[in-house]
Amino acid sequence: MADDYSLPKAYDFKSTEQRIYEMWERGGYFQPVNDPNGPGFDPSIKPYVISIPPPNVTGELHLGHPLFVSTEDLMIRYHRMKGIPTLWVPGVDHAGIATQLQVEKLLAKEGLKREEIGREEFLRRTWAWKEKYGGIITEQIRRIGASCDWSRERFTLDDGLSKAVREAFVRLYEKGLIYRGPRLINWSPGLRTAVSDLEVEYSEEAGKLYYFKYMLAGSDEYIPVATTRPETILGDTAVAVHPEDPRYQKFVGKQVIVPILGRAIPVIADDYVDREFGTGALKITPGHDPNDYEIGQRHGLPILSVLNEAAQISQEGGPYQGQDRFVCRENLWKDMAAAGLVIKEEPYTLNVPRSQRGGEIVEPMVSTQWFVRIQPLADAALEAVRSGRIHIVPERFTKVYYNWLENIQDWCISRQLWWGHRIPVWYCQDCGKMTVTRQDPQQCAHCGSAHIQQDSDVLDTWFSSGLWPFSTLGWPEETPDYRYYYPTTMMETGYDILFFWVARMIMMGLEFTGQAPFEVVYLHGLVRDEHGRKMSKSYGNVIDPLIVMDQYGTDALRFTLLVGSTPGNDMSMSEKKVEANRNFVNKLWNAGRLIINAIPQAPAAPQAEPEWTLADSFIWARLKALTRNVESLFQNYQYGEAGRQIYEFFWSEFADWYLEIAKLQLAEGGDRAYYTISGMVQVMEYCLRLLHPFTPFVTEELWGHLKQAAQAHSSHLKPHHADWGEALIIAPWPEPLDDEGWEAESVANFGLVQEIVRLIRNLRAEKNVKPSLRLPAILACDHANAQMLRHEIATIASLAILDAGKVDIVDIEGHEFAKPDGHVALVAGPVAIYLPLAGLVDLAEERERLEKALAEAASQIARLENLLGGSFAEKAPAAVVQKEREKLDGFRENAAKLKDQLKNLG
RNA sequence: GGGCGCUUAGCUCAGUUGGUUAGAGCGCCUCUCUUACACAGAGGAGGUCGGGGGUUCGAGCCCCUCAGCGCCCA
Repeated sequence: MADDYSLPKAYDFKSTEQRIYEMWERGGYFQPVNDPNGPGFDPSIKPYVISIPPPNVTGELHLGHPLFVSTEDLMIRYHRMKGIPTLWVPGVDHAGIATQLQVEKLLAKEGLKREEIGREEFLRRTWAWKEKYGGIITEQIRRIGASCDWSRERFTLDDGLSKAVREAFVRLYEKGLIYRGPRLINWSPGLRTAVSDLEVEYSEEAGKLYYFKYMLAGSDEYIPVATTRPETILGDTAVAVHPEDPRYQKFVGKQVIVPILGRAIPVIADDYVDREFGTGALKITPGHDPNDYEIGQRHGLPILSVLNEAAQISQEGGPYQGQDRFVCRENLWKDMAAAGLVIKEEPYTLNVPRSQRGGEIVEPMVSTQWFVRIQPLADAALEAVRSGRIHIVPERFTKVYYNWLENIQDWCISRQLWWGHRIPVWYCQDCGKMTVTRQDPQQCAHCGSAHIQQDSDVLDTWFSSGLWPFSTLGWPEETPDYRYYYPTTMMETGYDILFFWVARMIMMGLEFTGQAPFEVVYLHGLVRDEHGRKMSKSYGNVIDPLIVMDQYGTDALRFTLLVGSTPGNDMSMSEKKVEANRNFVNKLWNAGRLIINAIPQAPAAPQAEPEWTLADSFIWARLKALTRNVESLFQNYQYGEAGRQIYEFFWSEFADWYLEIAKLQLAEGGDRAYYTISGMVQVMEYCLRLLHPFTPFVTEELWGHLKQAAQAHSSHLKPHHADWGEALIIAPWPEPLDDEGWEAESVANFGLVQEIVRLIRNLRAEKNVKPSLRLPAILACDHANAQMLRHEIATIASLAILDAGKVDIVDIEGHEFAKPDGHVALVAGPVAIYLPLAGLVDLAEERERLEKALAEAASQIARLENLLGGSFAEKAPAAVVQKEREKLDGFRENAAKLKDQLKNLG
């Protein structure tokens, strides 16, 4: 006895979440079943695998993290519940530039620069920093409820992953797919490192277009030229004109003189030149502009670097040497004006290349760097998606993916940083040749000299991230994990890193493992503020997920993110939404509380076979439909819609209608009470399972209480077609339940009951009938409905606040029924409802109300008659036509009743 | 310049093979502290689905076009 449950009135997530998470972790549920390293392993079972998009080790939690964590956790929990061996590999990346900047900032506080303490000491400090702060982000990810296998956590600078990076580099080098050489790259003068094309963002900014004269050598004639960057004049090695431009054709092949410096450079013809732009003549600076670089290559022009690593003018700049690029711009222009070479200046909108990190203006510069020859890799990556081996969701991103890979440039992978994977290349001081090896060499592979020195650069962080799906599983070793879990199944991440990361993983996965690293790429959108603006600190519209979780609980945040987003689309986020979902979680809690507290009221076992009520059938029929919808939505990655449907079912059907009726059924006692409790437990338990991937904490907690209360009371109270397992996290996912034929009628009949109740409630509210006043009522209808409704008197009376003892169901099949005196009439389809409220309603009002309802019905009848009289009836599918016919019949019935009532009014 | 997305109730958004009375949350108005929940319950107001044209028996959904906003690539 004594099933004494005193659950708090409101769900207390604070006392729940951590406890539940620890229970899961202690239970080993995050680790996959069928572990290839364990006994009884069956390699024939296909696992479901996700590798986490590794957050930066420096990272602070922002809403992007809970979004991807919730989404992936949902996918993982769903598959785990389906009994599939499920692995989610967590980890973080070393975030080369970001982390190095953090540590440099700390050094700066001590008044130190990294060069002063040396590479070794700097790395020692960076590791120390990582040990201290690197765990914060993973702790935060745990808090979101991530059910990843922490025993397999990885870091891109781990020994194993570093080994993978070495292997990858050496293999590419040996295949001739990595080369070193001087190329025009994007240089970050502040960070003093190369960055890749992807790390540069272009912003439109107000600037000027400067017009000046390129004097012809030994002549007074000149070619007018316009530029946005006068300081690059110092690096010009040609002036280009369009070959068919009549203005300048005569100059082609002649020499012009670089202002101030006096160098003579050729005038060349190239149809790249846009005759409409500026003056139609283009100065060519191959050393500092990507387009000019290509023209320079075509025409064999020399390349001058007029800037040094700090973006100051180099010795090539003559008198301007040492000046900052922008200072030089001013000075040079001033000097040119003095020399009479300036024509004019115009306002002009520039496309300024800025570093993604820090925002400084990036300088295109010629520099010796390491590159990946990307074309062969890109071709394979294109084929993998084209052939359907990799499927991108939503599909429209495949086009974006193709477009990028079809126009891809070689990838600059070297960075002039210290924090990262050092390039495994050693230069011999004696023979000058390179040694590229997996193991650190002691001597030159060519001449055997011991005078070798390792390349001082490190690799782009994305180079190691590109190996993530397989390096985390042990590659290049053929570990049991790698053999079983690779290729992975799902790559879930934001569309903003489709190129940075996803495309590179595909290229590298195909290259090194010969297999596509995953089957599906699911891209989510970005989280924006409640007005769709990007969240930014300077705007002050940032929502801190930690604060949100403190205030509303993790489940509320997760549900908001999951239900508020559709694949590939940005979502807007507000505290109000989280609050609403906190309320939903609380609703769940309280419905659970009702059921748990009701269990002891029912007998522990039934005496006879069940006799299900209309409400029982209704809720079960609706639940079955829900399971089918949710399953098909999950199959199509429509998680948000699935969550919405569960929410709707739970709140609007189960809680608002069924539970209210169940209270009455419980009060009946006996088998009715037993079967009611049994049904309630099953529907509730079903909902908890359906919701578990969305709101894991509250569902697990409630499920535990429900199980305990049920087991304490009766061994008969069990989940549908199953026994209570040890925890919800590993309970079987609800398989979709098929209809058996009886469902449509139950749902329709219950719909009629709902309509009757609503009409009465509506009238009561309209006429301000006291909520406590129980009214008598007469329901008049045909034989079949009368029979059905006789069973529903208690329900209708309770929900519409009628006096159950004074509700008459009158079978008027085949005869007239006159409205009783002093009554008001309502019409619910085939049912006439009479309430003794005539005193509250005058005749005119009553007539108006009925006429309004009749007009509504009449317009529907007209619409449907018109529809069914037209070609719709012939051309539309029979089932659709049938549905409309039934609707028409319904409206006709309704209209007939209404007409009767109007006639009754006299 | 090329590509993609968005435009649905006051606000934020759902609405996936076109099926006919367009949904939710928040906000707003009226009632109710009824023994699961006021983080609640009952009722209500509010939309010619950006404009125009087309296909179709039928269009928020498909096609064309225009406009505004946003993103990506060059």
